[in-house]
Order: sequence, then C-alpha cells, then structure tokens
Amino acid sequence: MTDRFSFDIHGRDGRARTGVIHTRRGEIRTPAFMPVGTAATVKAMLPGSVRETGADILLGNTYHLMLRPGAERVARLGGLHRFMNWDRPILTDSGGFQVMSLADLRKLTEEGVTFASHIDGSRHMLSPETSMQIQRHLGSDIVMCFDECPALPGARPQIEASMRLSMRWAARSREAFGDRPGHALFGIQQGGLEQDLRGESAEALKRIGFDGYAIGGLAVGEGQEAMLGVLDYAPGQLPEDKPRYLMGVGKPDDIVGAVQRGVDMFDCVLPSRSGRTGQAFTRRGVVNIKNARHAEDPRPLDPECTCPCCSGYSRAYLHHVFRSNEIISSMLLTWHNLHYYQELMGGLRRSIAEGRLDAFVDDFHAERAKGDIDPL
RNA sequence: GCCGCCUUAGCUCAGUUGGUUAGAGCGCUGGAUUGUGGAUCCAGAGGUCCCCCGUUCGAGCCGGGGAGGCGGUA
Repeated sequence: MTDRFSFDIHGRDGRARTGVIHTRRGEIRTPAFMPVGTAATVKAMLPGSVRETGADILLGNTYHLMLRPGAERVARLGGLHRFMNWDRPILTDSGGFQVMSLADLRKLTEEGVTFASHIDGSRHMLSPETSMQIQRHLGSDIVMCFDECPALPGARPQIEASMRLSMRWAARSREAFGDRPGHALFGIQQGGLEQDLRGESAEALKRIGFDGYAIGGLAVGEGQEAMLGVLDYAPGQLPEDKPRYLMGVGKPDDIVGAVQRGVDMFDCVLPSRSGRTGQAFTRRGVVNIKNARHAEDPRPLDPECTCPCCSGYSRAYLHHVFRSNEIISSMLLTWHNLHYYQELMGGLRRSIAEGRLDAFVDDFHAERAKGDIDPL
C-alpha cells in the first residue's frame, strides 16, 4: 500500500478495462459507479448503507458546499469525510456545471464566473483558483478541474470557444492545485460532438498532465446515439494508463455502452433522484412505483434482487408510502436503485475480467427487452 | 318560524353586462428527469353549473317555485 494515487488495469475485453484505483483512503474498483452526495449526503441514505450497496467512492459538490455550509467551515470541522461520516474516497465536482445549471445572474469572463446564489442571491466568484482552494478545504481525494459545460446542441463556434476556455482553465487548475501527494487532479475533455475539437482538447489536457481524465459535456441534450458516437473515439484520445471518467452518466444502458467503449468511472443522480421520485431501476427495465397497477401487488420490485427493499417490502407498500410522501419511500427506493447500479458495475467488472463482456451485455439487453414482470 | 348567505370537476373555488367548445389549484391517470434545489416540467381523463318551470334568438349568470347546507335571530 502506498499513499500515492495510482491506477492498475487488471483485465481487458475489447476496449473495456477493469482494474483498481488506489487512493490513500481505499481502493476504487473499476468500472466504478459513484453515487452523488451533493450536499454532503447521499440523500435518504446513511453512509454505511451506501457502502453496503457496494460503493467505493462518493461525489461531493463544490458549488453547493461553498454556498452552504461553506468550505472553510467544513475544513474547520475536520474536512468533508469526517463531516459526513464517510471515510472512503470522495471526488468533488468543480462547480462549473452547477454554476451554469443553477445559479442566477451568471457572468462569464476569462477570469472565471461570477454568479448569484440560488439560495439567497448572494454574489460569488468561481475560478480555477477558487475552485481548487474550495476542493482543498473539503479534503477531496479526486479534484476536478474548473470547466465550462455548454449545453447541446450548440453551434460549433461556441463549443470551440468554450472548450478552449476550459483548456486554459485546466492549465490554471493544474497550477493552482500544486503538488499534493495522495490527492488526484482530473482534467475534463470538452468539444461537444466535434471529433477534432475533442482531439484538440485531449491533446491540451495531456500536455498539462493529469492523474485522470474526464469526458465532460455529454448527456446534456444530445441523446444517447450522439453520445455513444462521441464515445466511439473520445476514450481513445485520452491516455491509456489513466482512469477515464464520463461525467454525469447515466442510465444503465448508457453506462454499459460507455464501459464497452473504454470508460472506467461514472457518476449520476438518476438512481438517487429517481429513488425520491418513484422510479426504480431493475434488470427488467424501469418500474414507476407511482403507477396504479402496483397498488395491490404483493411482490417486490425485483424478485431476484437481494437489497433490503426487495427483501422485505412489496410493490403495494412502496406504492403506498410513495403516495403518502413518507420518508421511507425515498430510503427504500434509493437503496434499491443504488444496489442495482452497483450490481450492474460488479457484473461488468467480472465479465470483463473473464473475457465475456459481450455475452454479459447481450443478457443485459435481453432481460430489459422482456419488460417488467407481468401484472397480477 | 323569520332573515341573510351559499350550492359550478373527486376537494377548495373563479366565472366579466346574458353570447362560440364553462376554467384554476390540489387530487387522479400517465410521461419526462443523466458532473442532484427532497426540485422542476409536460400531457391526459374528469361537468345534468342542486332540481323544476319561466323570460330570451341565446341562461352557470335574470325571474318564480322547490331541495340541501351555513350563519344570525325569536
């Protein structure tokens, strides 16, 4: 064991890889799914429960935590790990995405972004330097560069200018991050759906040099087909020996498709958010527990699932507590969804290691094609 | 008993001087959700406008009668 951040690839199948990222706070098995814990909590879950689903690492968020409770306060309280009672690795997003998706009165300049808090309207500034400082206060194990994430579809001149700004910010992020043994800094590729811009972005990042490389700016409106089209070449533009992280993705079939194309890490709000809005992910596809057809169904979401939700609770119960707006509804559905996602990742890792990824993926799609279990 | 007010979608209510196919919120039936605002958005179903009679080219709206509810009063 070492305090150094490193990535070992243990097996390959086609373009897919499986391995382990070593950090000073523990190992991350790849391909990895990272549950999102924006505000120092994976909503509706205890950290120990998140770990039980199989998660090796969580996401935290610069934008949200800087506004509330404040990064310095988290630092005074011993850092994000102690604060939220999660002692394994944490990756923090840089805030660039949320500034564009949440904040008001944004003003983008070469220096950074000034914006008004969505909470109280207070004015703030995020730049590569301030984002690095905040992520340092939080004690993040994997720090993300401060970038700009334009929505798609977008006009090429805007995508190009935005990408180049993000690359200049990447260099400043690298400089501001400095030398922090045991902590990693990831660059973020941009370039929209333009292969040459993605290539230019990758080259810029490689010249700077990072511990891992993210593919950003996808799953922002382009659709799955276009996204997988980019993933046909984007991972190959990034260094072979470093982790590749597809930011914000995705649905189960998005993840499967991305793993086949060489992506190692994922995060997405879907399993946790959907858990709070009544949508469950199962091997047979999506189940909307709100639907009236579940009202008297005594069967679990997935009869073959071993999670606490499926082990002890019927669809009828989940339907009732969801419609009654009971807190346990969010708890049970989130637990199930995170369990499902981690089971999927485990299956992907094993099948890659055993050289049978194609068969695994065929089975994955075949199960989904069956649709939900028949109504009673 | 008398006086006043009320009755419109499952619920709470708008509804212009009488004028096309009577609306809203919630609820209901579905859908969306991809680097999380426990958020948000979209679509749909649902009506004997309490009942009867009348006036009018035309009534949720005006007149008469009746029923039910709420309040006041003796």
